[in-house]
Amino acid sequence: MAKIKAFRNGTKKDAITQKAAGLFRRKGFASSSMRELADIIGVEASSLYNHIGSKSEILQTICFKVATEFNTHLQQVQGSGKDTLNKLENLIRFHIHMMLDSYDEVFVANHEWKQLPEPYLGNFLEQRKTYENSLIEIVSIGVKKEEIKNIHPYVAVLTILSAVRGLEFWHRQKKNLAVEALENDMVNHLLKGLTK
Amino acid sequence: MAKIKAFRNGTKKDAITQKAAGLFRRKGFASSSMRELADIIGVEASSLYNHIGSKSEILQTICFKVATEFNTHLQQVQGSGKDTLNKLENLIRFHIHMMLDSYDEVFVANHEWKQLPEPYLGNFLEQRKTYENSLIEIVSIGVKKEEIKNIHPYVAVLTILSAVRGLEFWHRQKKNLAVEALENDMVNHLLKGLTK
DNA sequence: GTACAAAACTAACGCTTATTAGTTTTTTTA
DNA sequence: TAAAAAAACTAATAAGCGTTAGTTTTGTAC
Repeated sequence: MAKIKAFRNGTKKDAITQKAAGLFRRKGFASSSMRELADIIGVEASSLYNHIGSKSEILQTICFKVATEFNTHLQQVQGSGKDTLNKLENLIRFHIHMMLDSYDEVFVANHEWKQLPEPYLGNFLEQRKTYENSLIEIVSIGVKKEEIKNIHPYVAVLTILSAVRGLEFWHRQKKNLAVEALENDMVNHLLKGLTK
Repeated sequence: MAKIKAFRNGTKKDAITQKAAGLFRRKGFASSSMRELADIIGVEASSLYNHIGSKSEILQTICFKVATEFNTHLQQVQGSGKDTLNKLENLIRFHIHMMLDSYDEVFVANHEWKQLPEPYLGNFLEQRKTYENSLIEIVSIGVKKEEIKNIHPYVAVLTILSAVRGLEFWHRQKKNLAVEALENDMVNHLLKGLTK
């Protein structure tokens, strides 16, 4: 009779969620079974239900935890009073760090949100839209204040978000490139494309 | 008793595959059932098996059709004798056109290749790797010939591929931006980042 | 040690899945 | 028009799914 090991400062539900994030990333949410997850943890599938409500609830937990982290950081940036380029650099670096530090969770939130049931799906998409619009607004203000060059804000935001998301393909590359070097290269490249 | 409608110059298998690509894009491969696909086509699920071998075979057809199109175009570019920037522009434009013209298929190949069974999975990944390495080689030669600035070829290729892939989020946007304008903006932006 | 709660277990449920077998209908060929 | 081939149908199969019920074991507190 194996036991679920909780982490330092974490509940057993947290441990299950973390293992699930890894499994969902590797195989996809719909192709991952509760029995498979239980195997990884070293327990029977039914035992998981002492700690979680449902398979879907695990996905919800992952997706909204990631969304909340991004939104919290965004609000912090919005209230910082820094100039546009500083705000964007802060946001880009946060995206990169999230991708590197919480790879599984960010990957799952990016790829598996479609599997959320309503009303969670609508809620999640609304948060994404709001986040995207906030970034567009930041770029727009920068253009108006002439802090950055006159580009279409939507294209700029699309480019930035696509670029940082591309890091998921880089991940696991041995060490041709140091993390800090890649981070600085990407920040410089993305910001340089915005300066006048 | 409904019938499967084949297209101009297409077999019924092609019609099934095309409808499947749309379904798989919207719901994901694992979450799409053969009954659902049959419903969309207007036929019983078992009738599909007169034309296809299995659900997995449909995914294989989609993924390798896309891979072959990209590889064929790449070989054409490699043998063109043009300079580095011309080659890269050609490749970037092809990626954009593929994303716009064969949205469902490209999306499915990008998102659902993990669900391929061996040996198809290994084959697919090998083709992707080879494709990526060929792009890196093109950039490397450009750097060596001093046709483009001295950047890390891997980072350049990662940036280009991430950017064009980001177009899948843009798709379905009403018409804030004309297709040609977006295409030219993206090409210019990506190539400008490479010039000395 | 005894009582209580937490968390594991076994066993099963009802449902959905991809797929097959066998049959009937439709279309093509001669 | 009759025979042959293509493609639809109905019905069923075995396997896997998430989840629940009921029971037993484990850990905690007096």
